Order: sequence, then C-alpha cells, then structure tokens
Amino acid sequence: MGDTTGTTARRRPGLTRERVLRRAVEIADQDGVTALTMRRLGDDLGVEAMSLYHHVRGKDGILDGAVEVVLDELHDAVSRAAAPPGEGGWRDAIRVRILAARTVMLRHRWAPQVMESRNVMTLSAARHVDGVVALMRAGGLSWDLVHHGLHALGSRIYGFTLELGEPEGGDDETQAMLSQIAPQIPNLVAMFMEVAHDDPDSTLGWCDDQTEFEFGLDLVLDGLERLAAKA
Amino acid sequence: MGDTTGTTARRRPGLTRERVLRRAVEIADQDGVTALTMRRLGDDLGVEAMSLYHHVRGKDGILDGAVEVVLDELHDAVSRAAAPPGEGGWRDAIRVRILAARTVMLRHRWAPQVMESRNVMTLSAARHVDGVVALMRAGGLSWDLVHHGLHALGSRIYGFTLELGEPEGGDDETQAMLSQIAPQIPNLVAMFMEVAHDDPDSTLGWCDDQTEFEFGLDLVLDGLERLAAKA
DNA sequence: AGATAAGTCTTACGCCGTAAGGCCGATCGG
DNA sequence: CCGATCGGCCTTACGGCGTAAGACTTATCT
Repeated sequence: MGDTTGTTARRRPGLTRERVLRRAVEIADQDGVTALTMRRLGDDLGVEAMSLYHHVRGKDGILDGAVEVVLDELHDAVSRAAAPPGEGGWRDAIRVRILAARTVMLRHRWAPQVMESRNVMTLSAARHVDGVVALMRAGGLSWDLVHHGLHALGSRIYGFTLELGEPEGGDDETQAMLSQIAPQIPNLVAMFMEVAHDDPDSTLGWCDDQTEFEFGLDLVLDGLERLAAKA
Repeated sequence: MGDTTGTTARRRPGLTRERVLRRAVEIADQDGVTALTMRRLGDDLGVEAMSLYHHVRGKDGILDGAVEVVLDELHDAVSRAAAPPGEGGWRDAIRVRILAARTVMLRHRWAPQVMESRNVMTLSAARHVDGVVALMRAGGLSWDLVHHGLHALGSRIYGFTLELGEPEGGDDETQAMLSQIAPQIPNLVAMFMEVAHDDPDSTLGWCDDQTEFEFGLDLVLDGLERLAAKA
C-alpha cells in the first residue's frame, strides 16, 4: 500500500518471464522438448539454472508457459484468419479457424505432446474454444450438440491430431521385418500398395498430413452439420 | 548349430522378459508411468536394476514391451467381442471392435500417453488395424476411403482419444479464477451451465467419457458410411 | 573336474530438477 | 548522503534417474 510510483522493483532484471519462455519455445522448436532442460535454458540465457526460479514456477511452470506462448500465437493466427462474422456458414468459419490454428502447431511440433501430457485449459485455450462454441451456437446448434461436438473434435480443435505409428519404413531392417510379418496383415499391405500406387513419388511418409487432417476435420464437421439440420 | 536338445540355456533365469513386462504394466497401472523406473521395477522383482538389462533393451524396451502387453490384451478382448463375419454391417462390426479395445485402455490409463509418445506400429497393433481395414473393405469401401478413414479415426481405433483440459473445477482457487475469466469465455460458460443443468448430479467431471467417445466414434463412422454409399 | 556362459550384482558416471542459502548492487527512508 | 532493504543472480549440494563396464555366481556341457 502507498506504492506511489506503482513499481516496487529494486533492480532491473536481466531476465524476464517473457524472455525465459520465449527462449524455452525456441529450444523446444529446434532440439525437441527433451532438450529443454533447466541448465540448458539457463546456459542459453547466459545465466545459472537456479536463476530461472525467480521468474518461473519451475520446470512445470516453464512447460506451461511455453504452451501459453504457443497458444497466444495460435490466438493471433486465428484472429487474423477469422472471417468477419455473418459471412458464410458456421461450418466453414470454424474450418478456417482450425486450419489457422494448425499452421501454428506445425511450427511447434513438440506442443501437441506437451499439451496432451498436462491439463491445458488456460485462458488462451479457453478463448479459442469459446470462439468455436460461439460459431456453433450462431449456426443454430443446441448446447448439447455443441458440447458433444467439442468432444468429437477433440484436440483437432487446436489444429492437431496425434498420429500413431506412421509406417516409417526407411532402413533395411525395418523393410525385412515388414516383409516378414506382411502375411499377417494382408489388408494393410494391400492398402499401402494401392495408395502408394496412386501417388508413386513417395516411398515413405506418403501420408499427406494436411490432407488427412482436413479429411478428418470435414468428416466431423459434416456430421455435426447434418445432426444440426435434423434437429 | 548341432544344438541337440534345442536349448542352449546354461542357467534357469529367475527373471523373464514376460515377468518383467507384466510387472512393469502393474506398476504403471497402480502408480502411474512416472513411477515405472528401472530401480523400482527391479525392487519389485527382488532384483537389482541392472539385471533387467539381460531381458529387456533398457527403459525404452520396457515401455515398448509394456505397450505390447496391453496390445496383446486388446487383441484378446477384440477377438472375443468380434461378431462372426457376415452378421450385420461393417460399421457396427467395427464399432464393436473399437469399444472392446476401449475397455482394455480404460484398464491401463497410462497406455494412451505412452503410445502417443512413441512410434507404436508393432505386429499386435498392426493386426488390430488390419482387422478394421478388412471389415471396411468387406463393406465395399475403396482403398482410398479406407486409408482416409484410418486417419480420421486416429487413435480412436485403439479405443482412446486424449482429452485436453477437462474443467477440473474442484478447489476454491480454481473456482475463483474461473469466475474471474468467465466474462471472457461467455459461450463456454453458457454451455457448461446448460449441460450441467441437464444432468444436475455432477458438480464436476460431468462429461461422460464413454458417451462422448461413442458420439465421436459414431460421427466418424457415419461419415465414412455415407461417403461409401455415395461412391 | 574343468570350461563355458548366462544370470545377477557392484560400482560409477553424467545427467536431471530443485532446496537452501550467500553475495551483490540498485533503490529508498532518513 | 548513508545505511537498511530486498530483488536478482549464483554456489553448493542432494537424491533420483538411465545405463556403461566389469566382477561374481552357478547351472550345464564336455
């Protein structure tokens, strides 16, 4: 009380929560989230690891903060991409928002993992979801349908779906083992052959992430739209 | 060569890969995957941590193996649940399989996290997917639609979807903060109020996982069915 | 009986997150 | 102007992690 100047700071910090978190995101972007270590982060900032604790709650605080940075970035991207209200249907409006969110997530490949591994329902996350909810409501969906719809979208609402077990058939060993077990999964093999045939110039990694993401997204949005129309 | 008895074992092991992995799963089930550590696992088996390395590739091998155990369990459950072929549509047949898979995942809450965090495309996983592919093909879906369908299902095919940020509004602090930011997420708040009103006896955790899982699953399966019919 | 080799244990290293406390220097009350 | 105050940073240390290296133990085979 009686804080005349409005600041009680006795010394100007060389470090800042912002600076710490921004560098944390950079490290995770460049070298993966496992490289994001208190000592490494301190080194990168020209500081001892323990000094970080004056600006951040600890490792968990850094992870939370890094996600927060990404979500802010997501918010910006979504805001820029959002069409003025009242143009087109709710379905396409949501589609645009989510695809904008996805462009951010693609810049921070570690973020999905981290977000899934902890309870991320911060203000920035909630505001993004809130925006989608608003569009659904404006489109005439019932609260109940909105609720189920959010669950159906799942993490897709943030622009990502964690993918299990891409083929990854690079090295000879993998190839050999694959041909070993191929008889036990004939349908999968047939599918690979067929789809690879359609798109010859891709020996591996032949699944187009963007296409598959949009396919799944549209499947869900179409389903919701149909349920909304039926009601 | 010339191994007359068929076994070269010089000494009966007190440990076994199977015993190690089974205990690993039990630890993860009981105390979470962070409690699954080499020393802890060794202790539980009455053995030093380093002894485990003669039966398992290391920590990664244990994690992979534990997932493998779960996937085998999943395979059993799915096999038992699978209707004899030719009964009913492919859609419902797949639905039954996936819901059976889900019962297994609910017994091993750590498994989704671990499965997402590494490339799980082992034989048991592949066979499960292969079975779903077979049903889709029998139902007349094109290879292309099958492929997209797998992506759309995502990890739901294994019976789980990782959920982001359940409300979790237990303690007073959370409640206070929530009422603080409520004005910034009016639509979400309205939805919570409405849905909570429909189901009064649930102050929190009011999202029925099973219901939501099935809703999302049906949304995807319905979408695929419609696309298949249109072709 | 001696050799062999698998199974287990011992020791040790370099990481990790962080608790506890000391030092420095900018700011403020007098 | 000066000494108290306290925020910012550093030092040291602890316990836990995964695992490399190698010694010991013991069941089996020749």
